[in-house]
Amino acid sequence: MQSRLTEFQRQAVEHFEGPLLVLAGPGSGKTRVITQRIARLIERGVSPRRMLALTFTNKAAEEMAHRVETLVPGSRVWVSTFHRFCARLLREYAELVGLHSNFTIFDTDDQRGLIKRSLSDLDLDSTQYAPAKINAAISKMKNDLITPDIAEAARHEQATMDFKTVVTARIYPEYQKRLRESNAVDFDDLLLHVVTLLQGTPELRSELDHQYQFILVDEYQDTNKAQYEIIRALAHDIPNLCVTGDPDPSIYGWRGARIDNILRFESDYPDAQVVRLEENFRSTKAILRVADKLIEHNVHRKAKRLQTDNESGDDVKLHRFWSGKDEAEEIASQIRRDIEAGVWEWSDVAIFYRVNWLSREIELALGRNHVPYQVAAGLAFYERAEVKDMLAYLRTIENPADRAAGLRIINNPPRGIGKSTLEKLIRFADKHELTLIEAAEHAKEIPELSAAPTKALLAFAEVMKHLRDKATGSVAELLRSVLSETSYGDGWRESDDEQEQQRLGNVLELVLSAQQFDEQAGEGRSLQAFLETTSLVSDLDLVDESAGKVTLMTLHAAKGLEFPVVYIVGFEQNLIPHERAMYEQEDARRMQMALEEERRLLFVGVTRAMKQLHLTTTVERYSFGRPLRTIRSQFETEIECEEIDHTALRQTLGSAAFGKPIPFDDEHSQEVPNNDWLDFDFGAATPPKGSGVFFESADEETSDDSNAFPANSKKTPDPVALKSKVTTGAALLRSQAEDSEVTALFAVGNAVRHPRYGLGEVVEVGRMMKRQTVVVRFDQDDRTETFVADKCPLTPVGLR
DNA sequence: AAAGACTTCGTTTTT
DNA sequence: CGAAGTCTTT
Repeated sequence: MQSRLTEFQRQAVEHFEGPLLVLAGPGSGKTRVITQRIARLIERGVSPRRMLALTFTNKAAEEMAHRVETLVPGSRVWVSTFHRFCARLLREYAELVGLHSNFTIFDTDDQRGLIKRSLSDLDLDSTQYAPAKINAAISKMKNDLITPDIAEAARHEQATMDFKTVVTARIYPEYQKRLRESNAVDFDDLLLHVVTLLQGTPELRSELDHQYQFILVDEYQDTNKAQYEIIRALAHDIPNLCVTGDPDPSIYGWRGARIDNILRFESDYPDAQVVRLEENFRSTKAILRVADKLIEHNVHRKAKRLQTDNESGDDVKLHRFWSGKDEAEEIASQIRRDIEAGVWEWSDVAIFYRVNWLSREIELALGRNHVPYQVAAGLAFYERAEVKDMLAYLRTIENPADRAAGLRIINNPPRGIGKSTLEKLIRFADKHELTLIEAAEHAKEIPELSAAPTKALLAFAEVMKHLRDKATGSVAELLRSVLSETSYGDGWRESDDEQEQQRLGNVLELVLSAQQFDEQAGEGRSLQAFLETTSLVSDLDLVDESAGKVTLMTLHAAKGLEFPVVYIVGFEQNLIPHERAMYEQEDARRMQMALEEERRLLFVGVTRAMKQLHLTTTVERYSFGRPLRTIRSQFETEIECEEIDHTALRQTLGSAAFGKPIPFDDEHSQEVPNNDWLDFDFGAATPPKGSGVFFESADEETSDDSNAFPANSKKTPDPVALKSKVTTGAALLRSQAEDSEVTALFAVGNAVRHPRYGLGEVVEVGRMMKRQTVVVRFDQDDRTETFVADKCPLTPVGLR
């Protein structure tokens, strides 16, 4: 760590009033500058109460608060995440946006449940309207400040009723109505409601603007439209606004982040001072060289150099293994060897991946090798079913209108309230505008309800009444009451089922965390505050860098952190860059943007490394339980330079590739479309929903295989059906390539992948009725099939 | 109504 | 392959 401030760092620290943009490259000492700046402001006599620092994660907020506290003990500057800040504001002014201050913050599960119920009440098919997709669409609208009113108004302008219109005009308003009925908000609402509040109440906006005279926003490139508006509103009259960020690690475009916000800061605030921090104090020259090579491929980018006076360091290592298992095992044993040799501490090492499921194999291998590790993601603590159940009880107590919570607990643990009883209850509750519990209290008045269910409902109402009476002081006490009064988890203690023991452990851990919460006590430490805290924790918050463990996390979660040794696994096409990041985009331009975001994501991973960086990849990888041949990441070519060590790659491969052909030997490698690949339809690699249809055969029922596609069927897929349903990679390629090039993709001996049959090899290329045909023999079941070259769902499996 | 067998479905990233 | 959802039995 540098000891003195550089000239540029000093400028940022010393800047006083007015707008300031700090463009901080990776490892440029940004946090240090921010915290010192805050300390300097206090020194100049600015009251900490007049300052507000906004971050994206609790972890960043805590880190910043801690460092300021170290510089200026007792200063107590308010550092908060956007969401937490908005939640606090909303509690205070809830009524202005039609809420009550005890509103609940819904999580993704609650949202999905709400959407499902909206769908069934609107008589819409949830297979056609996938709740997850709808959720994403609604979230996107909210991030872009499209309120349900605006969305609904747009309904009349649309004649067609396609997916988008239905979601916008019907589901979104219905969903929002139900949220309100539950006195609840979703994550996006926290921001959206605050924007409404600030824009709809000028006096309040002005008051807050004057209250927060110095505002600081970290990671400004990640702000979405809502956040942008909030900042504008709070820094309007008194624009003492300091934002820090860097366009290069902007990786949240998919959740509405607008990289433009930082790019246009200077035009938003014409008298803004701009400070660039470009010197990197973190990484070796070799690592930065790779980062630089990579990011310079982004077209939409202000050119910027990465420079450091640090040592050159080891080459960046590129390893290729046969399988994901080899990859995990080799990494685990390599880490173990390094630590035993005394080179590093466990906590020096981090492993990053693009998708959470990749952690599984790694975790298993680390376990086998006795490597202590912690995972920042996956099933986070507050996501566990038993923890959510407990919290649902608390939520129901705090906000009885919260129907998602009520539905979760009404028959959990089982107390004789089944599906039909529940339906009657809901109908009754809706009719009389009651909460579920109020309705249960009046069970005797519900028509068509027999004795047993009535009794069950009354008993439930009684339990909740008791619990409500206990909701006065300690949250931990209340949780214990929930456990004892509901008999939740009874029997787990005696069980020798490992899973049940674990559940018990989780419940006890929740009680413990509630106890700690109680002990921090003081004002405002209410049940409401506890619930808010649990709703707004992130996976990352539970990571402890001093735990003496190897840390596993997604590339997204890695932002803002640094580790001496970094492994990035699954460095393969369709993983990094991720296929779904791009082929779900609507047009080529969006795809290009998405690709650039994937590049920035890898850039984030690379620039986390201080001393050593390992990129690992495999020849085959399991997906949905089936092995698929991988394709080299297009980024692999992009980072090609002297600082990359390929020898590791060849060695690890040789021993692992037992009994199998080595497929990336240069003679056999083939071109995979590189930049033009944007027009490539990735639907070929991942068949669209319902595409299994083409492969259905008349004698399907004779199959003894449970798969949708009979493994033993000798039928050739019907080319007509194929044509109608799938636009394949090959077909699209063909549309812009010469016929001969298509054929080249399917030359005899080439490896191809079929969405159903898996990997195969082209054994024959021929012609049939003016059409180019390919005969492929698949590894699986020794199957041989004939396809029309430009109409088949075959993807060439190349390695370059 | 509850527990178990069977089937289908899916897998980006997160506050 | 594993989770979640549906159907079947008690």
